[in-house]
Amino acid sequence: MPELPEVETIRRGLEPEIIGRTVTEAWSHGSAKFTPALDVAGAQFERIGRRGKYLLIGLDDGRELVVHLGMTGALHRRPTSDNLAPDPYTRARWNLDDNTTLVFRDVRRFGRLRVVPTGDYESITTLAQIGPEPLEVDFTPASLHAAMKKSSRRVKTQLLSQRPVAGVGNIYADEALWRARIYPAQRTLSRPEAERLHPAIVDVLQAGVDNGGTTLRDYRTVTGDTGDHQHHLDCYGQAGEPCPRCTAELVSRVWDARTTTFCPTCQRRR
DNA sequence: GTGATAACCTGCTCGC
DNA sequence: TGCGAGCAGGTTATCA
Repeated sequence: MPELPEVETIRRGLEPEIIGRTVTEAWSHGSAKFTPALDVAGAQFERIGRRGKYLLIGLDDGRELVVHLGMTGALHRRPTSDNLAPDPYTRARWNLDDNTTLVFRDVRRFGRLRVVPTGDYESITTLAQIGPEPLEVDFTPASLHAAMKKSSRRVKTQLLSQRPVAGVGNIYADEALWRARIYPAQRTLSRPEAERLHPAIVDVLQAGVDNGGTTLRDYRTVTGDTGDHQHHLDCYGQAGEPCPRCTAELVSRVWDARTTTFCPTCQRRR
């Protein structure tokens, strides 16, 4: 599922492909989650940024196309003239003025599109309340510690909420908590734990970006390639395997409706 | 305001 | 072989 590294990889791949291009025609699936695609017709793509897992495509008319890839969303470009068999999982298409088409494909339809005035995210709650970017200087152990103190929910659940830090999903949350040796279900985070968790989050996300993201099933880059980070996971999805650090068996539990893999020896409940 | 949970959605896996 | 149940999970809505 696309988390920060996957979305950043897509952003980097898309940037040289679509900037400066004008949308000559737009089509969308009938669901309200995708019909905002139609509002982009006639606009020009000026820039493409990212906040957490959200792609922010700036338009030349003072608006932004906000794209969330959900679990199975992907963006790719192909020649408009391609006579390919209809793809039932295409949710939006934008024909561009260079005779290419930008395609938003999303099998499970967990993705969504919005068009908003630039920088006005009030109508997108998660984006409006999103925490600092983990790879920028305003994300610090102190900011992480302070954000975690605002809630008594489980540490991992808080990470997934996007409020303490942007862009962390199930894969990188499990990896970061494993690296920091923190029990995922504990409801408080001490300052020393924040000092460990902060670099763990930064490191796993940076490694994910460096490896082009994690492909478990659906994720593809703009060019259709798979990521490589799935070969570098220590913990996520490894239940039953030995912990790479202590060789104890990694276990899987469901908390707050999310499967979590952790090491019961390295990540002890305190 | 906060926390917990259901719903959305579809492909895949597993058991019968 | 075919069928049905359960699972995966990011975000939003709803309820307590």
